[in-house]
Amino acid sequence: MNKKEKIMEATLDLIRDHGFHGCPMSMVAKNSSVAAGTIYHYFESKDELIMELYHYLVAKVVDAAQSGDDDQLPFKERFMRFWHNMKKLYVQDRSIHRFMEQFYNSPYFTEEMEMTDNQWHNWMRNFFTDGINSGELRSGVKPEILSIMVHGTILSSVKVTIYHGKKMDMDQINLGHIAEIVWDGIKKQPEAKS
Amino acid sequence: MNKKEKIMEATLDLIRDHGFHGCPMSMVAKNSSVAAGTIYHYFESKDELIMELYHYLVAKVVDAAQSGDDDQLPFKERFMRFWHNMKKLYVQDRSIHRFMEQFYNSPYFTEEMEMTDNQWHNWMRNFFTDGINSGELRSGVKPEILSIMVHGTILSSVKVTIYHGKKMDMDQINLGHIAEIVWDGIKKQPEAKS
DNA sequence: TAGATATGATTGAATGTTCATTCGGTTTTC
DNA sequence: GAAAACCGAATGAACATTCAATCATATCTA
Repeated sequence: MNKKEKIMEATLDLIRDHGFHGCPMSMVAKNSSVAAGTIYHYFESKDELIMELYHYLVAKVVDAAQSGDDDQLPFKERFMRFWHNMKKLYVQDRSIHRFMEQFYNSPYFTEEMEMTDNQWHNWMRNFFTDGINSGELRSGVKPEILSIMVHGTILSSVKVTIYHGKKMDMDQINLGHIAEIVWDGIKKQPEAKS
Repeated sequence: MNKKEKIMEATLDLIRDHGFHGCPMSMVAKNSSVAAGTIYHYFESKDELIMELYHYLVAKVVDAAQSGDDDQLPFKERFMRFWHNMKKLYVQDRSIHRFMEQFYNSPYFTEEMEMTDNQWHNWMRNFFTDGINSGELRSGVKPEILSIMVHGTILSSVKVTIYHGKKMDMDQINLGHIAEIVWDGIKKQPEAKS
């Protein structure tokens, strides 16, 4: 791993454990085994470090989402794979989840960023557009809405896994259920409306 | 409004606009029209201020959630009221949403807090337990899971409203849809499994 | 090939700023 | 006239950032 990545990974770990505060440059330096000054060789400022880290992680997330995807598959299968990929990513590497949630709710993330070439939202929009076009998803709901909702639910289910996982001896069946619940919500609905 | 609340509200506003960082005590003092020293008359430290603010907001949220609830109503109606209440709260007062998301993903929020007498989760658990017992919700899924999932989706839908609300000329119908999608996911499912 | 020179990488102590917190004194309340 | 509330300048710690000096590596020169 090159030094730039080392620095970003150290920052990520620090943010996971101590929050967006709690990561002074001195500690980033120590945890990535470089001198404080070196960080400024790679990043203009702490803010820029955070921003680059964000873009670095978005790329990682998009990569994970795509893994094993194939647009020839039935959409339900694609959906379940996507779900599983995301959940695995977030559960295995808490830090990404932690960083993103803090980032999105901080002033680093501006309304403008949400709009302009956001790889991640583009990818999700395309994915759900496929599902709508294939006739397997509800029509009449914009893909943007589906994607934000589904992603939000994945994040929630990650929280369930993490916080309650051990104590409630929650079995795999129960957790697998969540994807089913969401699928039942977004799939093409049968005629009779309750 | 008493001074203690004034201080908490000023902190809340500052965190909404400038994040968990960006709210120095000097500015809290200015925005609440109080001297810096006075803050320490009401709160032991900045950390304690944040913690008290959290509990203050949890109480507000529980309060909003309950508004107009009545356990004699059909559960779908109760669910829709709950949904609407939450969404209204979060959309009208962005700061609560912003604060909570930052708080939950910061070191202030410990795993332990999640467990011990959390008014909010208690309330939600009871609410969804009612739904399961009434036979109107899926059985076989723990209320804890339902509640975290539903709440996560509400938060997502708030994000949709806020970020895309204006640009996409998203009509009420579309937004109302989200609650329907979620309801279709959690309600008792018809026999045929797709 | 040995050395000379340049370019880039790295260091960590020093700097100046920002900020939480304190405290001696003042005002308000009862 | 005591107790509580309040003030805001002063204090000291923590921190981001800088910079003069050192080291590493590549490129050139005779």
